[in-house]
Amino acid sequence: MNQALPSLTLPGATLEHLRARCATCSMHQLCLPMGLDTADMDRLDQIIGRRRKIVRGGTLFRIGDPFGSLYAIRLGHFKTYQLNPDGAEQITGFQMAGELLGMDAISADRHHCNAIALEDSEVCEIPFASLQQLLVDMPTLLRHFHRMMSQEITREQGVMLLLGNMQATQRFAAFIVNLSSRYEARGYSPYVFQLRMSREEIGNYLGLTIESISRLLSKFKKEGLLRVSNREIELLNPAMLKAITAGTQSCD
Amino acid sequence: MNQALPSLTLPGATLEHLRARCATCSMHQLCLPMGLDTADMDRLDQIIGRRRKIVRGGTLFRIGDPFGSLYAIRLGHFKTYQLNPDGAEQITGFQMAGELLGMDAISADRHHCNAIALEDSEVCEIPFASLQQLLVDMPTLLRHFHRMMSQEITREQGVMLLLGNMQATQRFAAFIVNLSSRYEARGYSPYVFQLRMSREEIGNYLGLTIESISRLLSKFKKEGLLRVSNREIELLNPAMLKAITAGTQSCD
DNA sequence: CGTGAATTTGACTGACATCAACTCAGGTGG
DNA sequence: CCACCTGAGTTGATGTCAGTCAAATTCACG
Repeated sequence: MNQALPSLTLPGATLEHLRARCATCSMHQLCLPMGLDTADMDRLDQIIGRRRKIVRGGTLFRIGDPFGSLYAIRLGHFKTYQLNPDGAEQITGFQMAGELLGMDAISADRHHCNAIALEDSEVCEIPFASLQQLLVDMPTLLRHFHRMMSQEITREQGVMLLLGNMQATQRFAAFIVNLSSRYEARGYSPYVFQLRMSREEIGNYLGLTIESISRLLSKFKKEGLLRVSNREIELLNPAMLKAITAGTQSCD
Repeated sequence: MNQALPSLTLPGATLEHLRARCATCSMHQLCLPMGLDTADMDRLDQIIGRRRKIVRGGTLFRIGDPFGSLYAIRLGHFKTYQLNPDGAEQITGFQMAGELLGMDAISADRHHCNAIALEDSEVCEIPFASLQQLLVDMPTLLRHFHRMMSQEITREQGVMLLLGNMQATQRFAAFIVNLSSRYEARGYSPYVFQLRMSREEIGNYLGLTIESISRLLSKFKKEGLLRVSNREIELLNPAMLKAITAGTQSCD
């Protein structure tokens, strides 16, 4: 039930699958529709455009940029954010290797959010025109693409639930648990990982202030739920964190 | 700039287009991809499944229901909501005639939210398997379908901005302005309309309590921004409401 | 090291929630 | 026709969670 912030990880996509094509640009979810044969995979690889490196703090795309491509993250982390008319940011998501960026731009041929690299990162450009061509020929890929867009809708609904319904403690626990499960799905430790984003970015995303995030980290540390060392955190009591996320445990 | 809660209205879709096919089941956006010829339109009409009437308070689909069809609203209004593990609802959207329901279910072949009619309503069932078939043959429709899914992603990002960043007054103004523009796009008065949802549902959607909504209505009434009579409201100063939505006006 | 940025911690404040009492609209039955 | 009932909505008093402000501390990096 901790679907609050589902990742884009595919049901059924195993690490073996991921790693099998890891050497090529296919190390992203778009290339992992189950049931694609090797020939299809190769066709898919062929339309992948150039790779692009983005330095920490660099921009992948900006609000208003004309939409030409989707981007599959090969390496690194990104944040996407909206701008209030008054200029305030609202971070709408943190994306990691294997996830797809830019799907919100299809509707109006312009990007609707800014995408910034949280660390030195690398993406594959997937020209949308070529992709559409391919979708027509490959029903399996088409279905898969629809699943990915749908999953993004579901993810955002989870964030709405979080922002509309949860208390600060619950939001923060949900955030940690979500990151944990996404790292686990990628073959990294679900218990020890680096926060790639600042306290401020976490707070912005969760609708809280930087001070609140700091206090929550201290609180979880004091209660033995987390070990915190700068941006590295360790989940000492994942079960309790999940219970807090689910709202079944009030955490004092 | 009041894109806070964009509707699914198509850029370029005119009322003439809407009304031209209004007699058939095509009175929904899926059938309005610009550039479809009549033969294509007819093919599209043919795959539309049965119409379904849903009484006020009735259920269109529930979390966990197997996914078979998308639903185009012909008549009436719906709400969709998520459930917290602890049982609390979070309304994720209000949908009106011409909008499409169920896109979040594509990812996992199960619905991820509940959809309830706010009044006696009518939908067209669009079997997803048939639609997929058609998408392969009709690239224009395919592109259009992608735009619609993308627009839903964008809409939800707008709600995240609202829930994460805005004050109560600004949220509520954004809500009113959004409804207004959606009614306008449908050919109804953007100034006078009925709220189809209760104060409680508005509050739930905006992350506020029923009392706060009541107070905001009173406040806007006192300031001459709205006329309120039960569930009917009139926008007396749309410009100011938009300014409040944009955060450029603090509204005292 | 030294400097500025990021983070932490504490004291205070405020916006919205909660609790409670009241009003009103609409429906029902005598 | 009206008295009553019920649920939705309004209004006021009070409480609280998280925001704001300010100062101390730690970290990152030249």
